[in-house]
Amino acid sequence: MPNNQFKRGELYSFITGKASTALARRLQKNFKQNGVEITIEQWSVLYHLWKQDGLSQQELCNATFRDKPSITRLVDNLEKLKLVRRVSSKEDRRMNLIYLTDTAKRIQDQTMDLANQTLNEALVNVDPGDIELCKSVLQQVYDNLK
Amino acid sequence: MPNNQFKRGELYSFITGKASTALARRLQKNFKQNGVEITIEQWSVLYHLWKQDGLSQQELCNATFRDKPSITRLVDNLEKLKLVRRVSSKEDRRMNLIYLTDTAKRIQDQTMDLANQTLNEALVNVDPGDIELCKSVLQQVYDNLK
DNA sequence: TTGATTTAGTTGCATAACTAACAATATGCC
DNA sequence: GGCATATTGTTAGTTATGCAACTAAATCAA
Repeated sequence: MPNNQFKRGELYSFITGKASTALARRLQKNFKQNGVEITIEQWSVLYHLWKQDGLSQQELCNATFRDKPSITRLVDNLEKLKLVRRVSSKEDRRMNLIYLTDTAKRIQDQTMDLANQTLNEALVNVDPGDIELCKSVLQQVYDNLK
Repeated sequence: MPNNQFKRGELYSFITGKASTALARRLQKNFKQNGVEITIEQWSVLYHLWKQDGLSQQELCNATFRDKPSITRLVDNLEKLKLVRRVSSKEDRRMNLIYLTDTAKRIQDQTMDLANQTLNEALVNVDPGDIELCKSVLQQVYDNLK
């Protein structure tokens, strides 16, 4: 019998990640109420481009833990919204480099503030040390499976 | 400045829940490799019906933290797969009571074993006490937002 | 009993995820 | 150079989620 044998009833909440779903939903709502008309998935892509502009789609896959078709379509939609543009790389013509538009640059601060506020709402009454420990457990779970 | 002010860089992994995504993906893969042809979302509905058969769709909404359209469609697909059937309630004709078929009952043990194995893989080298603490943090996050 | 309100479930529309198959380009070996 | 292989990105098909609008049935109040 393995050390961490789980009781059956405990499986579900771990697997579904209802906390992260609730957090995502709340952030989406806060975006909407403040007139930010993007999805949190789109925001999560922009997030990495704000840190470093001109990433390839493959690099966005790695950064966001998504597969290639997912990134293709997120970039499609971001391009429709005129928040990014694809620039074919000169060194390797298979690659698209993704660049932020000025519009996207303008919403960075506002959306990051909203995200921080949302996270603060989520973490009311939670001990900072416990949060760190929780994060390290989730990281370990991720490492065990990847 | 709130007590739990997060550094920006820490937002992302918390919000996206990459650990639960990875766990869901691994469970789906384990199902497939063992010839279980259902999605983990469908499994998560069956999970509650195995505990108690004949729940209404609204009760399934509450149990799985999904909205009504999501449950409508999951039950649609489970019905197509002949794993459940809708039975209109005699006391309240608005309600559908969802009952397992024999086929669904037959895959309970196998899928629960696969789920337990998957979770054990995920939790290698994680201290059981830390898991409990992690779960309570996630629960608190959920409660703060709901 | 009638009429307003609530509750259970469905449908339509948009976005997003995974799988599999595919096209185009780059790389590496002979 | 030329061919096999790997890499980058796209497309198609299925499933799932969220929101808004809707129908039908039940409840409650006048």
